[in-house]
Amino acid sequence: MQESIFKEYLDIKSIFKKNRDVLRPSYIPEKLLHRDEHIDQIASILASALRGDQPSNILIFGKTGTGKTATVKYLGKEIKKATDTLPTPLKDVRYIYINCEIVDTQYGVLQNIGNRFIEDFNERIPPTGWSTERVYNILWEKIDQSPKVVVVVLDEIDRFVYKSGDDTLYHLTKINDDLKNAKVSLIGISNDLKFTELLDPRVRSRLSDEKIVFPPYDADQLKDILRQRAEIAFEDGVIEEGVISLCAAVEAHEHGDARRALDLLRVAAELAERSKEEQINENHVIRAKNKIELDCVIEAVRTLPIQSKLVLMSILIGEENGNHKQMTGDVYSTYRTLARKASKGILTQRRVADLISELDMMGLVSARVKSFGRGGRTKVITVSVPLLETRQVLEKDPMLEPVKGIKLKTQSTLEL
DNA sequence: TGTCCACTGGAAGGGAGGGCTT
DNA sequence: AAGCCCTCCCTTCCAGTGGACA
Repeated sequence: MQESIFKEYLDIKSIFKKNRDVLRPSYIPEKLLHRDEHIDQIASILASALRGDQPSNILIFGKTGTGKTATVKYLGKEIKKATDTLPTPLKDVRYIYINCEIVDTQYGVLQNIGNRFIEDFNERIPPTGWSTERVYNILWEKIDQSPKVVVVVLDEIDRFVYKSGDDTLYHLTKINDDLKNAKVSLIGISNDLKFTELLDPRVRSRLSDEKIVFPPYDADQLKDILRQRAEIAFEDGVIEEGVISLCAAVEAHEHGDARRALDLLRVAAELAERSKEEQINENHVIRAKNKIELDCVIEAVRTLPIQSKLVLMSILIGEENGNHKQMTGDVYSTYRTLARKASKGILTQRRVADLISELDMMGLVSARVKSFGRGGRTKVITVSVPLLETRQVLEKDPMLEPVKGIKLKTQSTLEL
């Protein structure tokens, strides 16, 4: 019998002990390091839920990878533990976690909360079709059927408000006025300290009864976290001296982001494993850092909608032609040529300006508004990603086949 | 000091698409 | 099938603007 082509890989002794998920951000460890203070603080607020009272609403701020989500999920587990062991008459506490990056519409959020209660009755709210008011009414009715405390966690709440406004938050913060039996409290998690400025003042004051800020981790704290996970993830002696310090130092220097530090360690380990080495060394970490950066860009570019790809392609072409300070108008005229060649509808300049802003927010390009006096006021756009690789990714899209390898030199060739 | 450029960015609204109710 | 509802993507319209220049 022929040997499996995978045999060679299966024979390698894995440097991971069992599951590498320990190094993924979704993993919640038994003990969260360096967040005791924050956990206590939130726990003291949520404790009233276990007594059947409504806890204050909480707003949690902090950059990505500062342990906000982990802390809140951890507390969710603890609350469940506490309610399971509480003697009767125990209070019914529901802890609902919603990631607003995934569920980012008003309807979606209400539907998500509503379905948790309606499941009890073997019904469900459809993903679309009902009026928002109807969803709210049924949600309210079902929640209030028995005494309970409902804690709703809205992760990435800033995205939600930015995109869909604060109507839903207004209703949710006001819902307690209408409820007779149940009580609802909200925990909002945000990266952005300023998003509350977008809120209606009434919502703002109700939502932020308590504010908690998560600072970034410093290098020593990151080291502790990495060590904690590494002990679970790897066999003894797999990690060379200095690897953990390097991972911690790299991320502490940039953002203090534990998520990224863990990613770095995991990818370094995978690189070591793939090159059939038995130890992870500093060189793997450096390669991992480059790989992660490039992978992020490639993934972001690959999943762009077609019109955004055309806009990005236009910016790349401008840059390739030596125009390092492109303006919205330049990009737009190149874009029109490309869109025409690719037989796509041609968007208005207004829309393209928005797409450029989106690319800027994603970090693929940099677009700063600058005034040139009589020369007008416009965005100055430069590319922030590697030209060659990005272009290769774009050209893999079959829809962009007609503009593959295109080079536009002068204005005269632009207006065919 | 006022003008004027080349947009920016907010607002309103249309219409397609998906899905529900009656 | 007709009539709703919500969301997404987009257009149209337009007041506003930073700063070089006359």
